[in-house]
Amino acid sequence: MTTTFSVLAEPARRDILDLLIAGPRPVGDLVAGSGLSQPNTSRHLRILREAGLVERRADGQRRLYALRPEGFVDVERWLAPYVRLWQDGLGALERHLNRME
Amino acid sequence: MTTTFSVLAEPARRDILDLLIAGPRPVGDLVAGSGLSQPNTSRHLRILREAGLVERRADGQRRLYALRPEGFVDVERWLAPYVRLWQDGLGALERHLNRME
DNA sequence: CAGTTATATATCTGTCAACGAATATGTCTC
DNA sequence: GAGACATATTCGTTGACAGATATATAACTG
Repeated sequence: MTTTFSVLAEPARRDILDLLIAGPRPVGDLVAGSGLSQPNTSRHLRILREAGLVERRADGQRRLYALRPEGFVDVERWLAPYVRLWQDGLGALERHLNRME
Repeated sequence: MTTTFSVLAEPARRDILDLLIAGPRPVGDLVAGSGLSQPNTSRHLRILREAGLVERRADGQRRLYALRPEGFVDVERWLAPYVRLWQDGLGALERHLNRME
């Protein structure tokens, strides 16, 4: 079974997602920014799209890829209980002090 | 390279972590709760421990495993920008309304 | 329409790593 | 010695990846 987690486990795909934080990008930019070959980039983009993490739209003869933030929500939900433990833990005082700076 | 993401990509390991949310548990409980063999459970626990996601302490002739919430922080940090996009997005109104119920 | 650019998809190859299952053995503690 | 656990080994399977290459599609350009 291919889960969001296993999709995110691949560094190349996280690289692509990081590039997309700045905004929608055509495939050519992602090829250049990731150092992957064009076919390989398209393959990872398909996997990201099937996982609901990015979406595609046409722009003339190019395809723009953009983040699809809803796709990250289930990971966030799984992660939340663990993060909550951290927030309730010993780091709480330190973060409180940091907020006072 | 074995990252926190690739460690979390394995369903069996997420199962073990989920069992540990309720509190520290000896290996025997995790074997029973996960349905894995004992050697297999120990293997996954070692991987989780090397990733900093759990910690171990002795308890008589048993070993107690517990969550180590700091280990989840880097994932949370990577995820944060994407979640922020979601929070700033169209879901905001809906969640606002939900809060008013 | 022909040619070109941008992208998608497919195929094949080779490599590599992870997994479960089974089993054996070591170690520590009671 | 028995129970609880860790570690290691072997085996067989499966799946993911990069690289290379070829081809398909769609849109723009002249």
